[in-house]
Amino acid sequence: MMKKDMETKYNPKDVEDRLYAQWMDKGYFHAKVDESKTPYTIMIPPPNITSQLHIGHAFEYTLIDTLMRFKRMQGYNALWMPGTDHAAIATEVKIVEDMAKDGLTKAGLGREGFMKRAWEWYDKYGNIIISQIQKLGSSCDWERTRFTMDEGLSEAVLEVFVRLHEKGLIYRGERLVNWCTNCKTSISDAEVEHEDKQGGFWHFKYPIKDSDEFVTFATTRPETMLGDTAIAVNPDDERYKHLIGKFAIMPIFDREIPIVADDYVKADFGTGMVKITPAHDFNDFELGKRHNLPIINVMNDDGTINENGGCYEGMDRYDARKRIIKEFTENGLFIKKEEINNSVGVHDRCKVVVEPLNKMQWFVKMEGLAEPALEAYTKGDLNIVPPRFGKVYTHWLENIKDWCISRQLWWGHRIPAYYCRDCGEITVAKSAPSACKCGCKNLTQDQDSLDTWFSSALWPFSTLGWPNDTKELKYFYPTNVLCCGYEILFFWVVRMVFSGQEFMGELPFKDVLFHGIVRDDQGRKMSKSLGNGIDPLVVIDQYGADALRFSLATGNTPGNDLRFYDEKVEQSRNFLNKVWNASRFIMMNLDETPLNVGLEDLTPADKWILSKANTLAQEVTELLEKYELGIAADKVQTFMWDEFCDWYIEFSKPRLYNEGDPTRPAALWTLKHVLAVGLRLLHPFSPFLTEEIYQSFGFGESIVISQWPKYDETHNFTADEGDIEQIKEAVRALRNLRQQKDVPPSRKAKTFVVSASEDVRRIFEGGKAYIMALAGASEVIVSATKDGAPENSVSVVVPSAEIFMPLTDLVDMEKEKVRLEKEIKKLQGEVDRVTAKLNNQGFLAKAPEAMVEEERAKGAKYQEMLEVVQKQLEQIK
RNA sequence: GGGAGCAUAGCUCAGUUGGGAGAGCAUCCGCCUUACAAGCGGGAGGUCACUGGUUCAAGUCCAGUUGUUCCCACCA
Repeated sequence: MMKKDMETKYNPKDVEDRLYAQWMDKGYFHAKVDESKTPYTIMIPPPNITSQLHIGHAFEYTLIDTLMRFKRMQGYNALWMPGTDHAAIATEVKIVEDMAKDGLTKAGLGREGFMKRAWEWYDKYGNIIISQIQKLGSSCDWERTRFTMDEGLSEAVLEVFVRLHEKGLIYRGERLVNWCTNCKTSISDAEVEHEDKQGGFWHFKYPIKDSDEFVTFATTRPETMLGDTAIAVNPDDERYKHLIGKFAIMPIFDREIPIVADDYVKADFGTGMVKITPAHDFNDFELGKRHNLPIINVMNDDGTINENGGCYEGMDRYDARKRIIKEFTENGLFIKKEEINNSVGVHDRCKVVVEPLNKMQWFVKMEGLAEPALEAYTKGDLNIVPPRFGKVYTHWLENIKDWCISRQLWWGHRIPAYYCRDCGEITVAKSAPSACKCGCKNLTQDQDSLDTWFSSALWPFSTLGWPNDTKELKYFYPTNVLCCGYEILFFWVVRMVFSGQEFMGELPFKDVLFHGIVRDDQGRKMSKSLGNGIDPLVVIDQYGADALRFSLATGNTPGNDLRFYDEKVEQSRNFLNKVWNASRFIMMNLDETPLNVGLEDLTPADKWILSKANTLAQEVTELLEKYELGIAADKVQTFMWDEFCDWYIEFSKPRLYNEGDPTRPAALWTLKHVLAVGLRLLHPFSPFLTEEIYQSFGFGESIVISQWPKYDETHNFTADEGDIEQIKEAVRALRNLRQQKDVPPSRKAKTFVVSASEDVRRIFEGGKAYIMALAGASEVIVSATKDGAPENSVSVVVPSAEIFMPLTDLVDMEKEKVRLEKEIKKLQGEVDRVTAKLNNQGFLAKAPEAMVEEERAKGAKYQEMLEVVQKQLEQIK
């Protein structure tokens, strides 16, 4: 706890774990169903159980936690649902690697043995990331932690599969799918990444049967020639019309393949002739269907050539490629090789080139599911922040293809389809049927499991108990906002939307808040291969969780990438330390006596900061509602540091140091009050420090459950703020003068404020003590005329006043001339700008009246100041 | 091929509905002023990528150009 003799540096290590344990102990993060309160719900994007916390997680959880804490303080029943994802492929790969260390393989262990091992992995690593999320201060309801392969969530998966199947929205079919020869599983379109690669473009020719002519074509994948079953040309291509219907001869096997006409072929591209391999190319597959071409699959699951490849059988696809080129070269059928930049599909997990293979797989039919999801956005029910991602969302849905959901993996939800060995009937059911329709009991379950996103698509309602009709589901669904990285828009957001619509009849969330990627200090993506990753735990160890969080929340705008560098965290740490010290200062000046202070006891300075804090509360609230976390955090920082610490605390010192000052209690009250407001506004961003201070002051049991500051009209003194601003301006001008004259603050000087305005004199009468304390005045005399001012003094001009300080014995008149000339130039610039505006008839006619008035007032002010400074310059001359 | 983002001080970035260009870091000068040197005070530094348009008024809105990053896409 903070004490009066406490260190001048805030030490997060003394605080964070203790407070987090306390919060957990008190159950502040646990949200119970309570009809008297409005729920506010966010589902965590469940991290993979293979993951260590990385800086991207820290960023995401900072954003979410800020929203959660803000809403909790506003009085909502705030639920942040936490959990983890089984991450099918990613985890299975890790487990297989781990098994290999013990000399074990999947085949050796068998399915059951493997699953046992996988669950051991989960037990061992599944909770690591959770404890890391806690280190960040995340206010998740840990009593509700879920895992995508929990019993309940698995039931949801089965339920969804069965229902979609019944509706005909899940079907099994032989299709060309993206096949990863490394992971030996099919993957969805969304998991294919396109990489531009420099590669060969080989030109070949096949002889034409009963002719001296040849067909010539080019390919980037010569090995697929083994599966060629046609040559295609454009039907309108005059060059080749005579060939349509004839046969070419694929020389390796002397296979006769037809020359067909199809619009797919562009006459003006390449030779205008295309080799057709239905088994290994998506376009060729479609073309093949149109022309009833045979499908000859020449590749094994591991990317080697199969028995259909003749003498190439057993060779890796790339070795076969080389050998085929060699063979064609020898036969004189190879024409040339070009180098081209080609876009190739790779598996996003392992980056190995994906092969289209013809496979029996399960698919979700997207037609019918996509439309409502699209409509939700176009009708405005789904709000995407920032809006530009709405275009990405609609474009994806408008061009969506069926979703391949079966994976040749064991770690995941096994497909609930049962095959009859007798009649071949497929039964889809939540649990194994006792018998097939045909009466036999010889059933086997599908060997495949589901895409990991199939289960995470259900996350917003499966975590709340669906398909059971729980009170949690009723109360917390739909959630309020989904906050995740834009890179999983297709994988996750879209699929949650249509799943929620289909099974809950309601969108899973109203708002989607996308964030960007955290990059390194040079703007590069963080990656293992570059070794430029940042471990948030190391940063926390060095600077504290609050500093990390604050630095991630500031200087960023929704959806934009964020650059991470130590100096920024350091700056945040420094700011938080500033708050710590300001609190220490206030604490030091407090004593046991209760502060019996009313608004009527406040001085102009008190009202000024109180009013500023009041406005700030409103601004920060509005910004957080708009998900403008960066600006909100910045406003809090500017207020706490620049206004509260640098000005108000300094204003308060003369009053605090004078025990007899009747306004001393008012200053103390204001300090405490404004600190309490500032702390609460800062709390969502930096929970630990704010809680530590809050409790030390005895502001309440915990800041976590304190009330969010609200705008209070009785604290609105914006009309009077100008008085203090005038004092500030005078102080700044005098400090500037001293600096230029090289007069140290320790050298006090009698100061004269001259103003013809009674109002202004009143302001300065009230601000005497501040000018003495902050601008090195030994005494401040306010008068209507210059009469009392000493002869040899220099002066600064502020609006409606001239301030004299006798520093002349040190003043170099030449330098003074330069200073005044510079000042005149500056003021003249202002006057010119305003004059130009006011001479513009269009401006006078069309600008709002208030704007014109404002400009007139400014013009008069600057004109007056300009004249005074000009007079000063003349006197020197 | 289609779409999007970005381009503002030396660096990293803000700039909310159009109305006198901001912050942090770095830099220069002066301060250990009893909350804080992780600090205080004072400076310097910008044709807001370019061109045109709308407007009384453009960093902000519109069109185009250049550079750059990313996403999507079946060009053999």
